[in-house]
Amino acid sequence: MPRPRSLNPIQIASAALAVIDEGGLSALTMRGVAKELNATAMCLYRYVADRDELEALVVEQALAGVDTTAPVEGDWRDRVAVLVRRMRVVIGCHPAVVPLLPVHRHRSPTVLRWTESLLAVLTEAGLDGTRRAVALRALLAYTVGAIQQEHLAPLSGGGTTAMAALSPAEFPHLAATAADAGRVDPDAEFDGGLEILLRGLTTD
Amino acid sequence: MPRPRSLNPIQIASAALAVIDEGGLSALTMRGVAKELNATAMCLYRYVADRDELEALVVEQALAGVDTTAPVEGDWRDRVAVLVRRMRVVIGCHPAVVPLLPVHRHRSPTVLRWTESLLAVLTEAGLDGTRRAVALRALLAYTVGAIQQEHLAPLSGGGTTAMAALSPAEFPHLAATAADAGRVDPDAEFDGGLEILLRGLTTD
DNA sequence: ACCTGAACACCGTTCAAGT
DNA sequence: ACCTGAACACCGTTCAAGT
Repeated sequence: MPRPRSLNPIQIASAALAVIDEGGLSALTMRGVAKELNATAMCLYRYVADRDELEALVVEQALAGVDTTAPVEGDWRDRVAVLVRRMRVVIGCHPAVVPLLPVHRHRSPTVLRWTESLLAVLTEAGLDGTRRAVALRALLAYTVGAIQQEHLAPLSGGGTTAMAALSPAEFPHLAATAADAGRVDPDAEFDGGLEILLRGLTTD
Repeated sequence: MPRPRSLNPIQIASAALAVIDEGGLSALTMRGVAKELNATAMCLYRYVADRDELEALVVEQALAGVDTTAPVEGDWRDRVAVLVRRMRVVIGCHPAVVPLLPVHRHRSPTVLRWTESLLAVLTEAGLDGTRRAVALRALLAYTVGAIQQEHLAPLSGGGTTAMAALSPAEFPHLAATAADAGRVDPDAEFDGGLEILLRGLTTD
């Protein structure tokens, strides 16, 4: 007689996200997630093949709230910016997931839908073929790189302070820039870089 | 009577880089590096505080070969591109180090010197203050993001092939772009994105 | 059919003991 | 002063045993 399953993938994904949000990436272990579910570690293997699949589940769960529909108002640059900012805001709610992003984003349905919308806007803007592919990859590289940088090396964090303390004799520009950087807030930094990229993305 | 040390930090960094180059990131363990040196794991703690410091050592060792002097020929955009490409080429020789890069780059003397040169070029180009800081951060975000993307999700790798196999009904642009992307080589992709960014980086 | 407990082969790290 | 072996508290994962 088939015994009913006591869990489902959504419960596991939610529990895993709760664990990583609460205790950071190092808290994300099979045993830790199982405990959150009042189950044993081995029981999880009925639902995921291995730790890798658990991580992919967490990434998708963290990103699930992103509105992936293409904006219709504004010029194409604004519409790209809106999509990119939506992704950044949601990831900002789950900073511990950031290191998992580059590794697992390709398997996330949310990322796929979001990318499809991004490409729709780029296509309407007049891009196609190789140029559209390169533009997409540049936008992805900047988005993931900037989000990562923001959480692993924030402008206003210890890294920049350490930089500002560098010998001004050996690193004059670095010392000066660290001081300037301390006055830029994360939103302005992200949007500023995105603006540079979009300005360079010509369609003629 | 002081017993002479049997190792030094450079030997440890070299051994650790050899281990990671050979066996990938998962092979980088205290025991694994010790074995490469014919020593015990605990002995390493005489030279590094913990695993984190060992990782920082590996990153610096991998990057040590980067020529960090600012180029003098060409316009400022070309000079920035030369610096960025130098970093990418050296990292390309140690792909397993890529995941460690975002976490440890701030502690690398090579990265600091390289950044100082990058800032020197941006300053000569007429950038300063907040705009220079934002430009630097955008270049860093793109560089690290694109290198990471290249090694974790190469255009010509499995990810793109999987994307190309997506339902063309649900993901029409994604399917088309995946096909286009397969025809772009990694150098052209990286340089193409960098070119977009530099074009948008105006100095007026 | 699903869940469990014990076990295996690893980790990083501590600490008392050797030379 | 430096290195070592044993030990501790973890990992992910396998597998036979329970219900």
